[in-house]
Amino acid sequence: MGDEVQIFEDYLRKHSLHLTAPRETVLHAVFGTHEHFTADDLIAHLQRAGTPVSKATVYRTLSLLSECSLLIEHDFGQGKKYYEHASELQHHGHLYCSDCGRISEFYDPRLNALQDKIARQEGFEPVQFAVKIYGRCADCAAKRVRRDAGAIG
Amino acid sequence: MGDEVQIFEDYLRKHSLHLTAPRETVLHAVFGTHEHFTADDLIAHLQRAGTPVSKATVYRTLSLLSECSLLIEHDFGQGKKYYEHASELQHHGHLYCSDCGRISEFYDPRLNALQDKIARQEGFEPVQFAVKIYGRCADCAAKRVRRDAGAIG
DNA sequence: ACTGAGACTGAGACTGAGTCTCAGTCTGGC
DNA sequence: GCCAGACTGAGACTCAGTCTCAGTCTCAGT
Ligand SMILES: [Zn+2]
Ligand SMILES: [Zn+2]
Ligand SMILES: [Zn+2]
Ligand SMILES: [Zn+2]
Repeated sequence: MGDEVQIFEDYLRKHSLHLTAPRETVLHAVFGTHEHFTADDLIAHLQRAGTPVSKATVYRTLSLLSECSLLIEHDFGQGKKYYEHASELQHHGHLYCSDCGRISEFYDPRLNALQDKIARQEGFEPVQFAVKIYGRCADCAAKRVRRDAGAIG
Repeated sequence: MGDEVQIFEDYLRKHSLHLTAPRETVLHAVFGTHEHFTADDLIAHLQRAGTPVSKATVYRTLSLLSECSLLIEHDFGQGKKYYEHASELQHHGHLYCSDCGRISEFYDPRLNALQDKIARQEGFEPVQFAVKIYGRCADCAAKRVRRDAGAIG
């Protein structure tokens, strides 16, 4: 967590920006979790924690953190962005459960190697890979089996 | 194209719905292209073609077409959905150029096999794979090289 | 043909994520 | 202290997408 503060401060300084109190509040909240979260989650969390920061400032700070590569944005087709620490295992893939919305992760270096190779074959210069597998998590799959069995029996 | 009409009609009949004129207009426009398009693209296209269909009906019809698996939705983090024919090569991946927004495709069966294996290892029941590679297309990469060279020279 | 249930439509109100504006405040260098 | 310019929160705004509703159409049953 010290690292992130350092990197953020450096980035701000380089752009003649300041590490103000609201930005620090957001920074701590962001790096105090290891989940995938949305801007709204964060705003609500700060509200509950008694350290509210305005929507505009939260969005502005999230943008700054993405710009300096401390955060990565993800989109699961819900019309809102999810954020996660860029320092977590790089270029991992996501399993998104369409039934309950749970997000889990996996990492397989072969997948990344393959993507890199494919992109370059097409003359494409890859910056970020995003592998998302939509379907049903183990729990929800089990629930379905039970429900379907009940419907038949 | 006849196939799609047939499938759609079957789906509608099964749900006591009708293939009305507006739905047919949308159907023809959708299967008259092979691009990735947004709802707004489609609405504008129908407008220009002199066969306008209301926003609500376009969205409703796109939902129906997705439900009966004639269309697939994609999200590239632009806050809007892109659609494409499900009949195009299944489970292909996308290369999205962050500079110009161009979308191109690739297909590699190894990628799909790997994803399926990974998902099942996690007890996850995959329904759809979505591999997106963000970066710069060949043209934009070349443009950058030229521009950067100019800046230095 | 007539009728009623219920499907269909377009206009436009609404929602919700995210952006922008602006007036007032804070910061840091002089 | 003074000033340029960065920062903030409130709330207006945008834009994709959804919902509502009153009026229309369809079709099976008569
Ligand atoms: Zn689940
Ligand atoms: Zn993740
Ligand atoms: Zn490009
Ligand atoms: Zn495609």
